Amino acid sequence: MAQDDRPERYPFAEIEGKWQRAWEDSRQFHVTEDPARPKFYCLEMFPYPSGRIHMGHVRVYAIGDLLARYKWMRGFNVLHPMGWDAFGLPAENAAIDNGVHPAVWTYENIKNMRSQLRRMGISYDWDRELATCDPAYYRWEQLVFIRMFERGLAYKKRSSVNWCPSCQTILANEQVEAGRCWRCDSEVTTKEIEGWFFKITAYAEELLEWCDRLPGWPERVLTMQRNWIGKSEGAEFDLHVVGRPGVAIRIFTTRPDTAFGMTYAVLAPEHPQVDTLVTDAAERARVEAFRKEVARESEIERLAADRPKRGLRLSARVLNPFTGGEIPLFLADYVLMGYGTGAIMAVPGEDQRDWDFATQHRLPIIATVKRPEGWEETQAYTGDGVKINSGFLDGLPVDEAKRKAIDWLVAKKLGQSKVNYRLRDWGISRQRYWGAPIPILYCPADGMVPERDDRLPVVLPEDVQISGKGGSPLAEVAHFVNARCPKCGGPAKRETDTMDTFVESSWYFLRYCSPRYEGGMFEPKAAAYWMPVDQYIGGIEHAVLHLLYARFYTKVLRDMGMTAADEPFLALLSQGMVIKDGAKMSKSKGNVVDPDELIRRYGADTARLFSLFAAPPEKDLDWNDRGVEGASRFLNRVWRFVHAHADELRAADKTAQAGGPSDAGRAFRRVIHETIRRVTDDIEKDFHFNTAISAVMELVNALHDFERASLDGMGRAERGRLLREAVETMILLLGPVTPHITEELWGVLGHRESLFRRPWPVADPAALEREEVVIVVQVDGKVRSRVTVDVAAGERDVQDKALADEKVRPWLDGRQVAKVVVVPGRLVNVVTRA
RNA sequence: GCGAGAGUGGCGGAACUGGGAGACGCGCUGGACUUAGGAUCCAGUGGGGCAACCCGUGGGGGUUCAACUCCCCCCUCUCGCACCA
Repeated sequence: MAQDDRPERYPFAEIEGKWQRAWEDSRQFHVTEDPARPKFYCLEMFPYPSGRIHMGHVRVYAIGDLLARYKWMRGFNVLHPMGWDAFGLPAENAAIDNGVHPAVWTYENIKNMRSQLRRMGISYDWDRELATCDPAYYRWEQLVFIRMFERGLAYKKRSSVNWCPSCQTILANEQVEAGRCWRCDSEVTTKEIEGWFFKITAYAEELLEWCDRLPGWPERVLTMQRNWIGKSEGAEFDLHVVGRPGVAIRIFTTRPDTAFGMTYAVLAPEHPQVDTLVTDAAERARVEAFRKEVARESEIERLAADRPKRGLRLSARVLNPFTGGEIPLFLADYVLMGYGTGAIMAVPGEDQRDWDFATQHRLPIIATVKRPEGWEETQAYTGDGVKINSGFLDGLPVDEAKRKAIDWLVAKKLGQSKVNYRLRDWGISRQRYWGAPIPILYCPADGMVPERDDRLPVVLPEDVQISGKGGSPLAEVAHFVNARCPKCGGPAKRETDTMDTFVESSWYFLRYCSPRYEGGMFEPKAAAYWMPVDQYIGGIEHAVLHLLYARFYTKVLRDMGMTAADEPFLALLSQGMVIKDGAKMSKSKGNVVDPDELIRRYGADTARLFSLFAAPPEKDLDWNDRGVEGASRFLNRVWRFVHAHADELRAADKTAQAGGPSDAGRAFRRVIHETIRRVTDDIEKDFHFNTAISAVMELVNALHDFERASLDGMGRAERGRLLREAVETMILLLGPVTPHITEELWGVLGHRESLFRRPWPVADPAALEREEVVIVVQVDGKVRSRVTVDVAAGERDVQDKALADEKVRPWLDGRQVAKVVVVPGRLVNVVTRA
């Protein structure tokens, strides 16, 4: 393959290097707070320094840079920073595999990726670059951890957690996908272990409420967050155990109205009350056997839908307080200890799971809602209706019955209304090395004590053996573990777990506001100026991970009085994946396109142009090598045109012309200004950069047509002026997409100042005006002709002209005109009848 | 199962608020320039008839002068959640 000596490619390598240096040398995109100008904080999710950028990075950073440069041209003071999400497991795995220290590996990767990003020519303020593994960064996270600890927002507990056997660490609920580790795809098990948690559940209601106040977010992301938080409203109440005064089981239900249909009750197998309910040795043995059987199921098996529900009937019975009747009590695997109270009332008539279980175990089913006409009792009825078989609730609709049932429970002192959330506290302990140390010590005298503020950061020691054998590697580092108690000064041991790397990414956007600030996490005035992020851009895979954590963390900081921001990200753009040959790019599939190779062969501008042109940003992008050729061809065409007409363009007189403009000139100028309007709308309205680019392509096509056809009825001065206006407009509109070639061509036109210091073009309303307009003429809804009319023509005139049209008349032969619909400026539809 | 989104040429994708379906690009066909073309330029390109015309936006119904767009039913695909009481 001898592509390198292809002829007539514009010298992209040379001009891209030149402009990247020019922008950096002049620190063109360096910003400071400037209250006089409107600010725009444009942020793309920062990368993990894996070593090399991939096409997904090219896409997201091309999108971000387009917006940033566009906003610059619109007069905004644009903050556009970049940094590195630098803690994480791959660095440790590299250490295990190659014996290189995680820090060395990470900083080496950062160096490589930084130079790759530089070659893309993105308008970052590199002065603000940060890496989260820097103690100067994570010390503030440790300080906030201590503040959270003091407020009970960070706490330690022993519990059953998600455990990834391959990563040898705890995972948060959000980091388990369909029973597998989000990072390594291993099957996740459960483990009873002590770990640190952030009390995100304390913010469940607020996180949910604000989902309705983020209009700039995609609906699907908000829906995922709402579902993840999983609010459900209902009631909690007691079921008394028969023959055991004072012993009751508390259950949660969202359907208190159905309580009269309760024909049994169920406890989760691990429910702590089971031990007090079971006294007989034989039954105890049966319970143990059942629990073992349930525990043997892996997470994956538990997730498999519609598998039979296993249950064990206990000898104890409970009372339905609504009917006073005795009902049986079961242990069953379909009731989860982690939700509600771990116990339920079972209403098979109105709950499908209970219906399935009741059918399998031949338990009675009572309908408490009137079924619709023709309903067959083959499944539970969960719809609306009027209460039946329900004592004092009979005749009420479901909603009212719910309320009345709760009132009754409250009056009888049996229970009350209750809201439950599916969201669990965020488990942040990681039994790994390459993360921020948790700043807690264990003192024999004082117990669990946070490190003193003035001794922060607790620096991650460098001399550590990483074996990959499991257990926190920090536990092996004696000089780290053995420390002094901040309270009594006596010997104490340090916590050896590190924090989940999602903690670092929960506030990096705040640190960018004042990345070198030493007085705290961020400088309050800088954060007040820049926050919140106006446009955040990143992959959909973070819909409930990073994006939920960052929202939570921001609210915590707000409640500590550190920031006024309620939410970190005003608007979110979730870009789709880059796929090739129908599959996500991956080494194992062998369909990877290497950005370096692409940039070497075609240049960064072509890579960016294709990424933005091939699909709207929220959709998956189907990579296509031929499409890249097309993008490259377009830029070459632009390059050739400007150079071929350089003299004429430079000489063009920009002053007003003496004579009036020609018809052709006016028509072409309308095309220019229509393009400005379309491109601006596409960017502003819904980020449809693909159609914005196609509009510029149309302008370039029109430019070629104009160039060939002109001088018919047009003076040389008018032609030169229009060519120049068209070319300048084209360059300005294309600038944010392909900054290097446009900056270069801008210079060819004789400009000395950077393109990105020029204002974005504004469509001239006068240029958009038309004198005539083409009207489509339909007969009975089918297009039969077109007529050209004066824009000011009245409906009557338009209709007459349409009816008189020679292509229309034959269709009216032998038929009567029943009606004529005239849509001004667009269309006439002649409706006929026989 | 629940929730969200999507189905348009050979392909990626356009179509504002119900008003010309297929913009733009890729590919393909023919031509020009050429020693050559995988460079460049010109013309064409939904299907059928090769004319007048007819058909066509997953399928079926409906509303309307007019439906890719609105309503009802169904099919397929993608993503998320998944025994959450």
